[in-house]
Amino acid sequence: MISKLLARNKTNLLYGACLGALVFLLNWLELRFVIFEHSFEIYAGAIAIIFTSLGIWLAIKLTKPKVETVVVEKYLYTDPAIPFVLNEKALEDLGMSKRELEVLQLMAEGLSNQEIARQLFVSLNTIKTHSSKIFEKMDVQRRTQAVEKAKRIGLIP
Amino acid sequence: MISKLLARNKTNLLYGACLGALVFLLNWLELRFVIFEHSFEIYAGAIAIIFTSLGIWLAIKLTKPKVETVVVEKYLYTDPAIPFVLNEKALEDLGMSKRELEVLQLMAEGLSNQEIARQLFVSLNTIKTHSSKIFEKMDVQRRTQAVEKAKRIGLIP
DNA sequence: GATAAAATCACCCGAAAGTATGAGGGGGAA
DNA sequence: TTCCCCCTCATACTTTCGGGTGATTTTATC
Repeated sequence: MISKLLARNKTNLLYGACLGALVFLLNWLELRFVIFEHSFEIYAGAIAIIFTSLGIWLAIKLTKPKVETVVVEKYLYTDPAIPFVLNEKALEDLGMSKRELEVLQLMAEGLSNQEIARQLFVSLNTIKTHSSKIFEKMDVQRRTQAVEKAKRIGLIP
Repeated sequence: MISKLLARNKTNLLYGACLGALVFLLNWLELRFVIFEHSFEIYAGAIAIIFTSLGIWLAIKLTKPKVETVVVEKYLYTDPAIPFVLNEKALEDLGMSKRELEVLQLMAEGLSNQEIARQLFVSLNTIKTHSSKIFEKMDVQRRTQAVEKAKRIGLIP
C-alpha cells in the first residue's frame, strides 16, 4: 500500500518536473522569439511536437492497456514408445471408469459386443450400455472411432 | 389575445433586443480585444490542445494490444516421428487391391461405410462389396478386426 | 481381341451395433 | 442419510454391417 502511494507520488513528481521543465523551455523559446522575430513557426512546431509527445505519454499512462484474447490450441502428442504408459490424465479428463476402459480394450482387439459380454461374464445389454457411455464420453459415434481415438490419446497400447 | 399583447409590447421588445445586441457587440469587441492582446498565447494554447489530442489519438491507435493467450488442450495423433513403411509383402500376400487398401484406411479412421462411400464418390453398395472382399482376404469377420490386423501387419500407420 | 482381375452397383436378409429410457443395487462423498 | 456415480440388466426401436448372389463396366495383360 505504501509502495503504491509512493509510486503514485513518484509519477506526480515526475509529471510536475516535466511541466516545470516545459514552462522553462517555453519561456526560453519565447525569449528567443522576441529576439529573433521570424522564428514563430519554429516555436509553433516545437509546441506541436512537445504536446504531441505529451499526448502520447498521457494516453499510454492513463489508458487501460488493450487486451486481446487469443485462443491457442495446444496439441498434445502422446509418445508411442514401445513401453506403453496409460495416459491417466486423458483418462480422468474423459471421466472413463475402469470397466469402461476394460470394454474399450476388448473393443480394440476386434471383439464383438457379444464376445466382450461373454469374456466379462455380463449380459450383452450391459456391454451395449457401456459402449454407449464410452462413445458419449469420448465424443464419437462408432466403436471404430472410439478405438482409433483411444490409441491416439494413449488409453490403449 | 396573445397577438394583442404582443403588439402592445412590440416597442418594448424591440428596445430590449437592441439593448441585448449592443451588449453582445460590446462583449464581442472586448473579447476581440482580449484575443488581440493575447493572440499569441491563445494560438499557442490551441496548438498545444490540438497536438495533445493528436498525441493521445496516435497513442491509442498505434499501441499494440497486449495479447492474452488462452491455451486449450487438444489431443491429436500420436507422434508422427515414427515413419510408416507400408508392408508391401503382406499387401501382396493378401492380394489386396489399391481400392481395397484405400477403403481399409478410411475404415481405420473410424468412418462408416456411408461416409467412405461419400468420400470416394461411389455408392454404399460398392463399399459394402469392397469391405466384404477385404474381410475375406484378411480372414476376419468385422471391420474392427480388420483394422486391428491391418495395423499389426503394417498395412496401415 | 480374348481373358482375367478390378471396380462399380443392386437387392435381400439376418446379425450386430447403436439409441433411448428406465430401473435397481452398491459404494463413496458431502 | 442423501446424493451421485458406477455397474448391472432390460425392453424397444433404428441404423449399420456383413453375407450371399448376380450383374455391368473398366482396366490391364497376354
